[in-house]
Amino acid sequence: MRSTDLPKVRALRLFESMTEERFSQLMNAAYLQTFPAQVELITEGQPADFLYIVMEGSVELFARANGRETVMQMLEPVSSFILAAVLKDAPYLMSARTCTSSRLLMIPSENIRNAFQSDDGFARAIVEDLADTYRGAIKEQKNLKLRTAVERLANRLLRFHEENAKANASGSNEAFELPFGKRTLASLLGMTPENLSRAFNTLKPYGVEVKGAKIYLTDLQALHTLAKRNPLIDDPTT
Amino acid sequence: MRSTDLPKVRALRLFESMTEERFSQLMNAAYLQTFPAQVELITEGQPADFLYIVMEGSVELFARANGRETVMQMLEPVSSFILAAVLKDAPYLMSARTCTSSRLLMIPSENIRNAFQSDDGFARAIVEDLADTYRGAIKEQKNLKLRTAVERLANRLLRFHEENAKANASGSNEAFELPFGKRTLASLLGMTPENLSRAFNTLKPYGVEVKGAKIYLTDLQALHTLAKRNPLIDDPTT
DNA sequence: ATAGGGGGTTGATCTCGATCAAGTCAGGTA
DNA sequence: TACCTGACTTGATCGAGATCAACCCCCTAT
Repeated sequence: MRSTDLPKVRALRLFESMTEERFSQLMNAAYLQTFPAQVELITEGQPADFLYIVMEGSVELFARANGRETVMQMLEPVSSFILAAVLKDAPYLMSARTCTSSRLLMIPSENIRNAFQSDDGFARAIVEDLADTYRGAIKEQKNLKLRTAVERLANRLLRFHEENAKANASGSNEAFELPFGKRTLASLLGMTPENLSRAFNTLKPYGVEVKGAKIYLTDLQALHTLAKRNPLIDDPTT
Repeated sequence: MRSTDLPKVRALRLFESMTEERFSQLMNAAYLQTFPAQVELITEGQPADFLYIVMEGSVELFARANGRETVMQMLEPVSSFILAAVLKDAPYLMSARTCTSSRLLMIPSENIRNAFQSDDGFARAIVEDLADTYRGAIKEQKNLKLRTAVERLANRLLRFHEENAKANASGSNEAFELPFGKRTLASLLGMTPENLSRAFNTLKPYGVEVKGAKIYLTDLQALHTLAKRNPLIDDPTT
């Protein structure tokens, strides 16, 4: 493991309360591995063997049924995934694949469960984490059931825009680049690629200009009016 | 509180590991209240003042946005709701109303959070609970994104059927009664009442007979074939 | 008995989004 | 340079589900 990796993992809310000793025990049991793009890391239905942490690159959680497939969530460094399955020692509900070449930390489930049993602070940190991801899932459900496809896109664009503005605090917050392909975005938003394309056209009168993966929002006012932003759906911190 | 209530609460996985002393502390701080039908208990956006437990009756979790409203979950005795908001001391993401006259136990958030901080076993029980509800939310998201309205109905009917068969272990598992109105069912399944009506008609050739709230499933084989049941969506225990 | 109302159904129409089929464009490779 | 290939777009059509309106049925209250 690189010297710069450890502190990044340590800084995750999940691990920050852990004693140095227990943390290094966990890390000793863990594997750090680099995967090329488009590798299926886990498949839904399989037993949860590892807790994964994205160190570099990006990972897509998706689900299959009925011959269909849908993107459930996109993950960027540094974040963990499929914690719930690991804790319950239950089968994964989602599959995961790398989008780009990615470096992943894999911690054996059993070590996580042991730490959960013996480390009270860790157990509480897990509660925080699960409560957040649960609330995230509820927000996503509201997003799906209460909004049209165009509204979902508008809100997602505003979110990208804010994340981008936060990243380059002083920089030009005029334009931003989509963090992943439009096929993926479409699936994440619960629509087809064709429909996403048309949704972008629908948003043109609201100041949304698309140049490849670059997005320009030239009339935030108008876009906000259409999007009807709602902190109980869109605010990731609420 | 009635003498029969306490053991029922105690038996919830959430509380069973708690010491007798701490449990009665919690219960002393709690309120038991009876509400008539159709009372809005909590409203999304409000601070989480209480953890609720349905002792009798039935409660509907729903969400509003964009002038729309959708049912998120139906709750029966004995189950708790909005635990995540209470723990995070965050605003409720969903509203709740009684469907029928209901008896509810209300435990002040602060007491829950205190118990969470001081009782390690409780913290672990919370993890179990949150992991389950999180996985439930993911399953529901898959249900919504990967299935058509008719498929969702078919699977829900099969679930009702099984729950009914389990309830009267030896009884006639021929027919069952819908546990709530069709408007509610429609919203829960993410469709309009009109559309639910038509979905029932679509299922007629698959042995689904509707007589008011009574449902007869006369060809489980066929219904299963259409429903394409998937434990990673439909099995509440997985 | 009767009037009113809520829940449910049915029919007609409309809209959104899916599907199918070409076509465009950019990047990578021989 | 020419050519592939994959990602995206555009157009035409189709289908699922929403909406609007009328109606029915049962239950209750007067």
